[in-house]
Amino acid sequence: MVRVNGVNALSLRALARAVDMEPQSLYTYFASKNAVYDQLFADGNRELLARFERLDVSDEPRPALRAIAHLFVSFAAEDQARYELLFLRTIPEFEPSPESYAIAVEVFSKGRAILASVGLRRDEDFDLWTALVSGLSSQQLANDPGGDRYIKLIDNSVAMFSEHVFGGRDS
Amino acid sequence: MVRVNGVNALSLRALARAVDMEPQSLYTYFASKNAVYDQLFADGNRELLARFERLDVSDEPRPALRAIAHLFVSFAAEDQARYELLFLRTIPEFEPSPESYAIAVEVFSKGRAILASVGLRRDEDFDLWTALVSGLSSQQLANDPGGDRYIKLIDNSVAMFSEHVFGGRDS
DNA sequence: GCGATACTCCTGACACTGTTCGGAAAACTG
DNA sequence: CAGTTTTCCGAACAGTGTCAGGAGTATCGC
Repeated sequence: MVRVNGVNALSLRALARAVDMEPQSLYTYFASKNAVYDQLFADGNRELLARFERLDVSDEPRPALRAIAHLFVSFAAEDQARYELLFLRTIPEFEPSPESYAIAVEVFSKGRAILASVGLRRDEDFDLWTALVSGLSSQQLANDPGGDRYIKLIDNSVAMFSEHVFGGRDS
Repeated sequence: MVRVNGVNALSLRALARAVDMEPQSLYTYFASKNAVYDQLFADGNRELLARFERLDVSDEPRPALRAIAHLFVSFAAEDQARYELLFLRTIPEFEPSPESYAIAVEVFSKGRAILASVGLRRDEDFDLWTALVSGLSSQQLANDPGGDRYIKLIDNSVAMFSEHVFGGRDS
């Protein structure tokens, strides 16, 4: 339902109708509507974490960065609702529970560790990297959903970033 | 009210109370709640446009890009609610009216024109630029609101971007 | 197999939201 | 002063998330 109608359009009454229940009965399984979001938030982060772990990172920095960037932007582009839930504050009243947030932190750490393994260790470089990749993702979703206008820029972006932090122009 | 409590927390009843009115009376001035958002959306874009026009752009590409980036990120950082309203879809049910959207397009064109004036004319370069600057803005707001963790990266980012599109390392 | 316990679900209701209708004042205009 | 327009409100509607209390049902210990 969230994927089809958007994160914010989720209604507990509609959800209950879909599973042939009265709205109040959902409270047996979820403490609140935010708990539903929290579940989706946790699931999304687990999925992203799994993909990061499945990724076998090249020793070469540039191919590695390309792979990571593609992984992330694809993850964002394939499910707008999920991306909004995980990374934008589309539901302002929602804040993840400590348990779910812990998974998000794990994702963050994993990404950070991968980048460190290819030689990217400075805080500012990492921040610049996340800004760049998240910028590409959100612009892709905002200005060309379903298309590839910004996805096509990924390799170019990685080249730019690599030139800057590693120097040289090869690969 | 929006600035204090967030875009989404705006309630017409609370707004009415604040101006000593009954909620229904607001409908004399605004056709709907979205019309209120639309007003804020238009105002924000007008403000941003004004700042762009006030900016006297250097002939040198790099200082010009630095100025633009600082302008935009500052604009974002100084009012989170406004930024969300203009650039993120925090209010999913809100869509700007054609008149207000026209102002947003004007802002976009102005930015595009400025970049063209310093030699940046390729579509992909412009898209990469917007991705980079919007990425810095949203990361700043999301991860360090009120701080300057990503603002400090602007000059560095512009250097990286300039190296890439213009080549060379000076300035 | 039976009694106690835990779980599942629903009825009813509360407080809140944005919004529409119809009418009453108030302000402005000729 | 008469007529028209603007401003405002009372009542009400459909929708939301959520809580309290009570049935019915499954599960567990003996």
